[in-house]
Amino acid sequence: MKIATFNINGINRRLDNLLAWLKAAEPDVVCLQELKARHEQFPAAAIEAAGYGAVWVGEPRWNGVAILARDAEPIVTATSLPGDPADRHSRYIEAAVGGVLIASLYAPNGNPRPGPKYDYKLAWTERLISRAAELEAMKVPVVLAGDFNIVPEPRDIYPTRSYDENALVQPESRALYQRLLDQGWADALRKKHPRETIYTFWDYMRQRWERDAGLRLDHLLLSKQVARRLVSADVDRDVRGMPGASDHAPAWVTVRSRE
DNA sequence: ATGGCTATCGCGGATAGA
Repeated sequence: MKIATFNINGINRRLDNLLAWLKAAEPDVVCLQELKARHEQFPAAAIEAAGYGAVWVGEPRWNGVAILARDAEPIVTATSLPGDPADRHSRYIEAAVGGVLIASLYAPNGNPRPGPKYDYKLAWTERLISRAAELEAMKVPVVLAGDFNIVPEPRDIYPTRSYDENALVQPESRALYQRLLDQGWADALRKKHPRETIYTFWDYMRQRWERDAGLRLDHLLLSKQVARRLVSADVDRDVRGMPGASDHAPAWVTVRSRE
């Protein structure tokens, strides 16, 4: 079973890129972020024609997340992150596919910092930690996949000082990510590549892709019940170099079928 | 400190992203 996450940065603007990658990579489950489309603007027909069932939550201009399943219909278990009914952002969806509970999440960026956006980032990620604790306690296979908007360690960003004040790299942000790992979740990309440099995002500006000036922001966290079935994990970097690409590349894991 | 790119919405320029 291959499970992927991809911050698509506008699903309609980038539908051709997405369909080409689906055909080439053949993932069984895809978590998408930054749809940038209202619910009714989601290209459901094209996704279905590609062989995928889909569930999603949209929003007029920003955010928006989805879960796709090859030859299957995801069974929705949540369409928002619990903990704040006043939070209207479409940043979280959760569904069961093939015996695995999948969460597709798009954490707030948090810039500029300090300020209300940074406060929202920290509060949202605290809510994610609470939801993750509930899911972990179920002792079932779970994958938390998406754009966490946190660079876990200094080696997960290219050598630069320009991000020193950025919300993505702050000790507070990193401590939140560490608390998720401390619950028992496995960072699949890091687990499979303990010493490599891994990036999933390259800014459009200043030739950051051409210079490989990237950041690791997109993560797949596996509950113990999935981690012990982990076979491989990687980033489809080539996708970032395609014409009209998203500024993120897809990341994915493969796991053995249930023992 | 700013600008640098790209997106939506909608037709100019504001706002967000990271």
